[in-house]
Amino acid sequence: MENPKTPPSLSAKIADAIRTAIVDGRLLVGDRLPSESELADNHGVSRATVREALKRLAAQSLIRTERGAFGGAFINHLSYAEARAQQVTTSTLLLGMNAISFQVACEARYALERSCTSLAAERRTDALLATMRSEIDSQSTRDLSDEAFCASDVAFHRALVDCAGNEVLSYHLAGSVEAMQPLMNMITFTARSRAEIIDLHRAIVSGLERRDVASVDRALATLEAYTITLGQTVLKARATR
Amino acid sequence: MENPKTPPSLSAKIADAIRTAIVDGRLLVGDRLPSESELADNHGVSRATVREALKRLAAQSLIRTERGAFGGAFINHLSYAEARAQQVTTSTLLLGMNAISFQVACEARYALERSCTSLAAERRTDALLATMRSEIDSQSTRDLSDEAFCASDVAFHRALVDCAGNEVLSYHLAGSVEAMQPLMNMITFTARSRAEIIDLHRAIVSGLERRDVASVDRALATLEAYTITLGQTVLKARATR
DNA sequence: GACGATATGAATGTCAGACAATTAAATGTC
DNA sequence: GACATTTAATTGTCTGACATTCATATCGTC
Repeated sequence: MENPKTPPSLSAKIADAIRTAIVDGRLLVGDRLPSESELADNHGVSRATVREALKRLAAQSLIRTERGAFGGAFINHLSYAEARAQQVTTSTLLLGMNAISFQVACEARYALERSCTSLAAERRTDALLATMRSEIDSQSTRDLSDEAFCASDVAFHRALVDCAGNEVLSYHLAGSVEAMQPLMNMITFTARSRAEIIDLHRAIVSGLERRDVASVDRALATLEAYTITLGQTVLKARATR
Repeated sequence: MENPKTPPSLSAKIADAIRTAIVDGRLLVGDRLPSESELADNHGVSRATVREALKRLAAQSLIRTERGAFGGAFINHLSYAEARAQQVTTSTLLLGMNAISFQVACEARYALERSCTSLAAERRTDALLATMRSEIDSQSTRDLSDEAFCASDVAFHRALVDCAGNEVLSYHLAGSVEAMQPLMNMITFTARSRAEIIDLHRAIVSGLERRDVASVDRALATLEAYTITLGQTVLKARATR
């Protein structure tokens, strides 16, 4: 967690000890940790140090603290929403900080997204198909900003992965899709390219409706290739400016 | 990040402000934050509060701190290893805390893993194929503990996803595969089931070598079905004990 | 006895000030 | 110029205090 060259601080050590206990299942959801004063005594450190350790754990949503009598630090139930938020933050930063080519990121994202098509075609619901159509309508709005277009694009793809009816799958794929958003926001979508993308979105919905996995896969592959082309255009424009 | 019912603490607010600045790119890798005292003055809080905020960010590997003159808090370069470690922690806890059926988790994992087969068959290297064969040898060792068998199984599948030659894809898939390990550790692998699994691993390697995507996909599908069967056997045994 | 207002106590949240430990740079010495 | 020493900046930790929150117990009134 911390630079291995510097010896870990006391607060880091205490946080690690508690984190290990949680991951190993020695502390269960809902359990209450000892009070900060007790923890301080147990570990032979000051309360301030214990508090720093607890804040580290809170940042990972491992614990939640409540004030007042019989308050304290409780082992948190990690919800899908919290887990997804963390995964998106981590993945977004990873993509932003590692000079990853747009093409590699895109290739990974669409490879992952294709993993849901078979289940999605099998299990898609009318409600989710309606959501996807509604997002397509949004994307067709005139004078839509590029950011809004991207946001709707993300919502469309999240609905697509949700069609697979597997929360765990949705969690992983949502991380992969949303982490791409900052990269996608670099692209300026012309009316021409928007029309192209919307057509492919229509093909995806239609394919899901007919439970035609192959046609969904084809549309996604075309979308991937087209997105990479758009990305390369942007990069070329940047290089020559 | 924190319970929305309770108003966020000052340290949480300060951490959020800095986190947003990092994610938005207003703070770049290597940038140094003001010293704790300066941050305390700027935000009108005590140093202890600032420190709690910084520990939250450190827990997410967003910053790294160095002591001494001209030390301080620096925006951290998020490496693949750090990102993967965090993703694994989050995903493991998500699976452990949400009463997810073994079947759903397994379905998600293998769906995701299949997303790399096409690229893997195309790009597999001799080195990675050798790694996979070596893990198969490990798995064939007599008197191997179930934990060691699982660990080797994870290493095998990580080599498989690495074959795709896409770091971003490896990052996402490693999270999905490794997070399953605690669930897999609940299974006791008989000599019979080990032999079955090893046969399928051999089929995967052979398929990659021949660049035969379909046969790799088939082997993975069989492995998925077999793993789910094993999991159900365990659950039944638990239910009746 | 019932019920509402109040006190109590335990816990987290925050603060102020101090000291220790660490480290790069400035300074001094040969 | 090379090397040892001092210095200053910064994080890490400790102490003790007070503010805030909140469930429970207590008390007073009817």
